[in-house]
Amino acid sequence: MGRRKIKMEMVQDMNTRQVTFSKRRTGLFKKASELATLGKPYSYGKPNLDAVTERFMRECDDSDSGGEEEEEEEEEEEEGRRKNRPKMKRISERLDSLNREIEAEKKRGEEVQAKLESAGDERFEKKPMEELTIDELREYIDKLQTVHGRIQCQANKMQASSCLVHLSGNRLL
Amino acid sequence: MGRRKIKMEMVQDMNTRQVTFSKRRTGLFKKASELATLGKPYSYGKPNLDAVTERFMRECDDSDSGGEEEEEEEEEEEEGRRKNRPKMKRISERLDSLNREIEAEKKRGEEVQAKLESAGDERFEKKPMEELTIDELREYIDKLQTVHGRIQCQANKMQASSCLVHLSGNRLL
DNA sequence: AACTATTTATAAGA
DNA sequence: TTCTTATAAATAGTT
Repeated sequence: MGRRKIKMEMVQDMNTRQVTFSKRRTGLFKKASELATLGKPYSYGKPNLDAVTERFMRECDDSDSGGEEEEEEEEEEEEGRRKNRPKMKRISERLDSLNREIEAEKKRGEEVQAKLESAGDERFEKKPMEELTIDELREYIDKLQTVHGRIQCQANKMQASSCLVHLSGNRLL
Repeated sequence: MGRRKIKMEMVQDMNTRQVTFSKRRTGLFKKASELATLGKPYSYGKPNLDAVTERFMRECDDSDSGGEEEEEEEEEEEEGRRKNRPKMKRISERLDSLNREIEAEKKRGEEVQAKLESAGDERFEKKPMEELTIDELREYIDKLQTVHGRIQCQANKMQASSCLVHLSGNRLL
């Protein structure tokens, strides 16, 4: 899909590879989220995220006690959620801190995942492919597929959770 | 990308949704495998998937014992992986059975995930949003973000695992 | 499951 | 890196 058709094989030039990978990954993620949006395979129950976001926006400030800055510009705009716009600054700060926490959680999650994925596979990790028996091979494939199933499922859920971006990403402000 | 542009929102009609989801999933998998092929961003350690696939293709048949069909057409093609092409049929069957296993695993995984995601949140599930205290609200948000972190991480790994499609999808044959 | 009119993604180029 | 543009590829509606 471009100026020229390209052979589907490992791109040799390091620079080109980086660029190609980056562009295509972007497209892949976009399509993944579209797929999830159109198909919305799972829906979350009661305290739905919109409601959470709503209350968070509404009450974030009066639980932060200190009132240091009160500059309010642009008092127009009848639209918008009533009169909570001015509190954006404090909300923004809170979101930033949440973002940092999420980053930390991500790191921790990666380690956990790494273990999950190779769980019980040390045997395979240490032996060269050629020395595995057929049964070991089948077992290994089964393990991989179990992981694959979990990941696949997670991938679907991922989209559902993407609405959390409303709370955690700066894309909101 | 079609006769008309479609709004990115949940498709209501069940049938249309199924078809759309199916078509787009196919495309997504294709792009995922292309991305993996072109960029080969991660390589799994020792028993790498290519090797696993290779051996699977090579030995799938002689461990299946029964030899009922031996029709072989097109004996040309010097290219291709030696003489294992004729065994495609049996391999295809094996992959189909693996696919069924994967479907079962997916179902199980979904249940496990559901629990993981709402872990300890029954309190929230049962109360309407309006009755939650601010502290409960924060706690709930924190829990959601923990899950979000894990899922985000999974999403990243997902792409790496896309090479598993070689083994689990009929797109191989 | 196939077929196309269109929309989308993207390889090159700037 | 980001944008632009010509072209390849995906796909919505149709059969």
